[in-house]
Amino acid sequence: MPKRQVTLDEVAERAGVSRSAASRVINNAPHVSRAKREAVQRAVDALGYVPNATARALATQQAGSVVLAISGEDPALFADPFFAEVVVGISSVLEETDLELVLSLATSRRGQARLEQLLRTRQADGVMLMSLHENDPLAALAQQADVPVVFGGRPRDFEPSYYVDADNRGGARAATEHLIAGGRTRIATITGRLDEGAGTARYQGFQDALAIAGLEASRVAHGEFAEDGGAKAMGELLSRWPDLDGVFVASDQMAVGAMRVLREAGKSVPEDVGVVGFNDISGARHTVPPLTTVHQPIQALGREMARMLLALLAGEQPSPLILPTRLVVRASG
Amino acid sequence: MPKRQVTLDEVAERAGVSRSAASRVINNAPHVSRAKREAVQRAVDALGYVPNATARALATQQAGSVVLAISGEDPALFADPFFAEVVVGISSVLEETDLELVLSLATSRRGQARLEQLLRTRQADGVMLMSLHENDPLAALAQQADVPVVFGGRPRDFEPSYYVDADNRGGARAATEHLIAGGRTRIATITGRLDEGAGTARYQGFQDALAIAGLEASRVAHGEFAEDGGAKAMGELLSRWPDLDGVFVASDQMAVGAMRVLREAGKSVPEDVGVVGFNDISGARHTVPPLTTVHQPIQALGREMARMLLALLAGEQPSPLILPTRLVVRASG
DNA sequence: ATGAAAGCGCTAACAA
DNA sequence: TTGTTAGCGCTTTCAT
Repeated sequence: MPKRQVTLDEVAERAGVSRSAASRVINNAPHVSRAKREAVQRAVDALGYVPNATARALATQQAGSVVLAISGEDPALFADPFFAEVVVGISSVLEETDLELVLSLATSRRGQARLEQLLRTRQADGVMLMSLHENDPLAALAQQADVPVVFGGRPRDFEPSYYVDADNRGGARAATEHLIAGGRTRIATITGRLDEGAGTARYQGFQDALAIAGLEASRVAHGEFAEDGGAKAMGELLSRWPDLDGVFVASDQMAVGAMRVLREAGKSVPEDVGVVGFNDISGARHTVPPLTTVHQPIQALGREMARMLLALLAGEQPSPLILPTRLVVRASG
Repeated sequence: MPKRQVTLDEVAERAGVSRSAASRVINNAPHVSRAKREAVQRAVDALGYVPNATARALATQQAGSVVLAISGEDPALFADPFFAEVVVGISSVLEETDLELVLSLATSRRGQARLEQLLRTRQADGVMLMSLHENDPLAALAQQADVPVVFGGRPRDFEPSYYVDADNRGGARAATEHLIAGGRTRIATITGRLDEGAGTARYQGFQDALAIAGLEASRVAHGEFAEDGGAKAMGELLSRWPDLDGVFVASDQMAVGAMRVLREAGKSVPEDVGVVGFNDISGARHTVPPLTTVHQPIQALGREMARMLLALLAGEQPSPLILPTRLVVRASG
């Protein structure tokens, strides 16, 4: 059934040259006469030859692929549109190369084990790792793996050699400063997961801004990243500090929930309470009122991760990258 | 630098057995004595042996991977959270196997060419293909490829042997019938792209419902899938049929735009005009008013695609699958 | 510039 | 139940 594939030998024979000559032509290496070169070329076209990537990988000891690994206990994590965008970015630069993109959602124990193997056996030429949580076993593995690893985002508990991250802290600070600039003084925050780099960075940014302004940064509630988490956290905030007049929410999803609770509590946004989110999800411009939020260049994040990995594969030593975020002012804050 | 990997030979030597015996143990094939089996096992553990997937692939002629290919001219297409969900589904079943998932966004000419190669050279054991548009060259290739191909969604212009699709037509019909049940009689639709299977199926479902009810189905505007497309289409609809009292919109994204225009035109939803969308995106429950829409089981779609491919790889001949959709009634319609 | 030959690490047919 | 042997298709010295 497997229509036998055209091999290099067949090409060589047809072209009347040795296999090594043919091989040289295919990889356009030097030391082949013009005449042979063309003969081989013709044979390739005639036969429809396509090199067998597996055989090549075995011979060269290069897999010809890189993997994007998303760690985390919940498989559904990847459903966050965030990753889709990252993938688009990565994919756009990989498309210029001959590398395949392998996607590894290392979520179950089994998945983790596979990723582990992969790291140890060079089954991929490089790895992009995202969304590690605290004490993720993958971190150690990645560090001592003998393939290049690029981190997307910084893990909370250590600083990898190669990473690209968004300026979460700066973005959060800008968001909070915007609230302050609006004359608000009793500002709260709903944080994201604090066992992740992004979550803590945003929390720090919030603190930075308040510290600089000499305001109190004690109004804090911890939310899970989803909408209901935001709603719940807003409820807590409101019951402890009924007079708050601004809130920086670490994700737009949570901000949506928070605004709902605010509305239900009879507070109007932004008159009574200003709200600023983070991420600039597509829905942010259609909440009522439209959500002021922090935009991060997600596709660029993916692109830069891929570029960095490519640089590493080329033997270079790229510097870590922090991509700027940008405050998008809409009506809510 | 490449820490030389542990080979099967080393394991065999250490265990004091032949390489083939070792191989048999690894693949737990029969014809090995208990004693040897254990010896090999010990050696494997001691040495930390992990088989080289590439070599194995070359020897067995099985790639050990399947690809998810998304066709389309726009790379950003994949940014639609829809795909992320599909990936989660696929990934969850693949995680139980030893297959890797290769992601191929065949968007540029170059990307298409690579996918083509891949199909021709069995560099993957199977392919899942999504979002083909009309006259997509990939269709032909996929059909005659010598690897199993499962389609996600049905292309408009032909019926593949193996596919899993959501019941777009039935969902659209249910949506429209809901509008009818609300007593509306001048119902319009904003279609999606009609060169895709999903777009036409939804349009047909709309027509089905009106035909059965004996209502006129002439109020039609074509939109692109994004929000602005929906807004523009709604504008057209309103200018041609100012008295319309209901509209089925082929995607939630477009529905958001449509509702905006409706509001701007002074029409209230759902009092003056009922609106029903499609997809049940996460934002749908937070539009004002909350959007009535059709939910499709996206993760399940991914799961079933993967399962079907697995079945194919196992030599079975699975039947095509159509997954049910479900109307989610909220306030807008 | 050219070709012969020796692998890359594994599997599988065959003989013992 | 064993081990020997011949590949899988390509790259890459190393002579010529």
